[in-house]
Amino acid sequence: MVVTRFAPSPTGYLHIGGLRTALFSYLWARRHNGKFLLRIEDTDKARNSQEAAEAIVNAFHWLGLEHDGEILYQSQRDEIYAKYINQLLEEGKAYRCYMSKDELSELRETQSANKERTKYDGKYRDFKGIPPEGVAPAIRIKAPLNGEIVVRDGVKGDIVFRAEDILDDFVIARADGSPTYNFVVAVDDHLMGVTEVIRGDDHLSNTPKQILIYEALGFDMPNFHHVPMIHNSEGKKLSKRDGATDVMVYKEMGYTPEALLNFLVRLGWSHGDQEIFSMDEMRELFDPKNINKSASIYNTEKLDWLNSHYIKNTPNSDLAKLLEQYGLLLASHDKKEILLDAIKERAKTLKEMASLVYEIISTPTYYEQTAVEKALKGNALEILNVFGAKVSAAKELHLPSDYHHLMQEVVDEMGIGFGKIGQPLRVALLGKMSGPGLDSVMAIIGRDETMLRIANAIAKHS
RNA sequence: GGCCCCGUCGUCUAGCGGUAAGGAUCCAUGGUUUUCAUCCAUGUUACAGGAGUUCAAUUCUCCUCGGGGUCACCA
Repeated sequence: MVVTRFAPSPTGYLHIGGLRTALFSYLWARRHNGKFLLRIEDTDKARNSQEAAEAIVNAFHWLGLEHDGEILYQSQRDEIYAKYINQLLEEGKAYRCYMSKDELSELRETQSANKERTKYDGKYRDFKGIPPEGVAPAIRIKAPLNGEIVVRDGVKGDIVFRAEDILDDFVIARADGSPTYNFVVAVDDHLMGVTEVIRGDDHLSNTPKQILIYEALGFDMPNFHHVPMIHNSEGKKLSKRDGATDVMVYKEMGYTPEALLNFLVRLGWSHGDQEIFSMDEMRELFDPKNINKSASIYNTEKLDWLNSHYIKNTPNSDLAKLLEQYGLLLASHDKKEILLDAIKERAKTLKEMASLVYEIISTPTYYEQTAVEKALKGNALEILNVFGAKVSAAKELHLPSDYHHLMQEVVDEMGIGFGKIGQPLRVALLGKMSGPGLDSVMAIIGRDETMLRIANAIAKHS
């Protein structure tokens, strides 16, 4: 059974980088019919974990990523951690350290003054004497003084660390008894049955420490996959200050879950030349062995392309639903199909789509100056007048083709090009020079509104 | 600074000793369209540098340079 997990520390919202590792973990679990677990790393009690968890679950829900089982909160597992800490203490694999904070920082200062690596000096490692009074002890693990620790990483390969380069007897429980990060991660990953740890490669240097915990506690080692960072345009680790890193703002901006997930899955991962992946394809094809080794720069150009691709290929009934978040209730609109067909190929986002809808259904209140100058000159108003009369006189006017025929008639009868009627008509209907096909616009707004807009334009520009 | 990771078009990437170094996006141009967008076609742009190994290196090794990450009683 493949078990993966996503273990965010509660920062309030789901971050774009976090989402990608979550997606990778989710996909790998789903591909194997395994489990994708969620754990909130809220051992820092000052933060409100409940809200953070909700924000994350909301985002997952929007994206259609469902986690398995109950959410696990580290803040509620103190007794469990205490048990394992005691075990290590009893087995002599950990010990109480009575070094005060002042003494510790003093030690570090002299070490860095001597250009040495700052590390705990092991003063209480084999301490047998009487502990100093007034110092609550922290618990440290007995780390190996030499030898190698190798991280077998599914993305980066085997990475060898030398104990004397990176290790010291690091703290696994603070003076107040609370366990530290590297300790609880190892304990929880084991207890949750996690078999594949997929996380950012900023955790690579934590991994030897966690391996130590695994070994001390006699746990089986999971497989590690450290995925490279996502960088901002400055080449630095993507952070909250980089803007638009909250996954949910992509919903507001009008991106679809399919597009966002497709975009993210291709950031640092690939499957040959394939660019478009349905959710099913992702679940079928994702494999961490194809994750890149190098960091990628966050750049949303491709997201826009993907989003417009998905919009074009989304059924109108679904689009109508998606547009509800912008206050558009199109489900029962009788010209819904014509309307959505007219704009779905023109918008990069749902938000843009919504404003295109408003542009069409609203009677223009002003006309762009340059458009008026370009289009409403010569006999343009006369042409509009002729066309208006035809609209008024026509028997049946429903489909875009009905309106198109009327335009064709005017063109034929007056011996003019299509542009001669198209341009002024467009300005009359929309107040500007660009937009969807005019026949569609008129079919959507109907005969009366069409005549009204033509009359308005003529009145205003005579 | 120590340790670790990384280095192919601007960006996302394919490549896994022999390729005219491919795709996508972006950008530009042309076509389609009454307009804009879409769509189609075409085009510009990349193996960080230097030594090896080899008949042959973008692919393997080493060095340099560059970028990033991490070094807590934070997570």
